[in-house]
Amino acid sequence: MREEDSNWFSRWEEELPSPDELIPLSQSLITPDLALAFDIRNPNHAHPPPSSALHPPSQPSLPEFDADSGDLGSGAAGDEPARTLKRPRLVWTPQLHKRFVDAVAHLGIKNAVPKTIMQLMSVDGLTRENVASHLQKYRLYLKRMQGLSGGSGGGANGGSGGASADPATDHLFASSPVPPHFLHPGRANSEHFLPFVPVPALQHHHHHQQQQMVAAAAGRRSNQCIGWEGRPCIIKLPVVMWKIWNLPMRIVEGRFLRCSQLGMIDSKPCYTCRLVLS
DNA sequence: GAGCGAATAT
DNA sequence: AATATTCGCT
Repeated sequence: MREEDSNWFSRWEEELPSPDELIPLSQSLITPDLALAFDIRNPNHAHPPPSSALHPPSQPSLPEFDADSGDLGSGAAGDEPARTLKRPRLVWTPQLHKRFVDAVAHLGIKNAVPKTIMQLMSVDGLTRENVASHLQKYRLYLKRMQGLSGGSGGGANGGSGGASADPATDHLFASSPVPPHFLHPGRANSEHFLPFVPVPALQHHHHHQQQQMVAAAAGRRSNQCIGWEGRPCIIKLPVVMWKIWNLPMRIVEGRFLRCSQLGMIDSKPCYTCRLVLS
């Protein structure tokens, strides 16, 4: 039996994509150069992200870092005090927020604290402070939502017609559906939430989500991962992940895995595409 | 000291 | 309004 174990593991390991094949899902908030210059630590610095991280194919291009901002003491900017420079304000794009919500959902309210969320999100350059600040606001948002949803079944956002519970304020938060158990603290044990976000007939300009759902369904049939936002579903496994999922220690931190490979080990839903592979 | 969360600052 | 920073507390 043990031999079989080590055998499947070896084969599994061989099937890992090579670094060149990888398209990290993490949005790169800072270029490696910049990170180095700014002395920004990398939570799991197993390997620095391949350069492919720098040209996300169809990913909304995040903040561009104009290193050339001339005002930095014109000319001397090169090797001088990188420490004195301030990193640009983080912009929480809907994509980034979605990842945040996903992470919180997977962690459960209990474990959803800034550090853990940050690790699970696994976004380069994202700091605990970034997450903490966002989390603070998100909690306030949830509270407000609880008050408004009252006895209703839990439609987080009204959608068509306008008068959604949230005024023009919560644009960002409204962009990602709120997992039901966020709003009902005393309901069920939310150790893990398995399935998929409801979002029944919500047909806004959220074509992406819908297409993704459709594609996910298709993928479920063929038992194949359809990825996330049109990109291959390859995830970088942070430490918390294998802790939470009770994965073997050998599944190394910082390793890139296909969700199908996770499926081989434990039939947990893929964090990225929500597909359960078994 | 690390990390969380509320308060406060920009 | 959105994000960052500070601050008191465990």
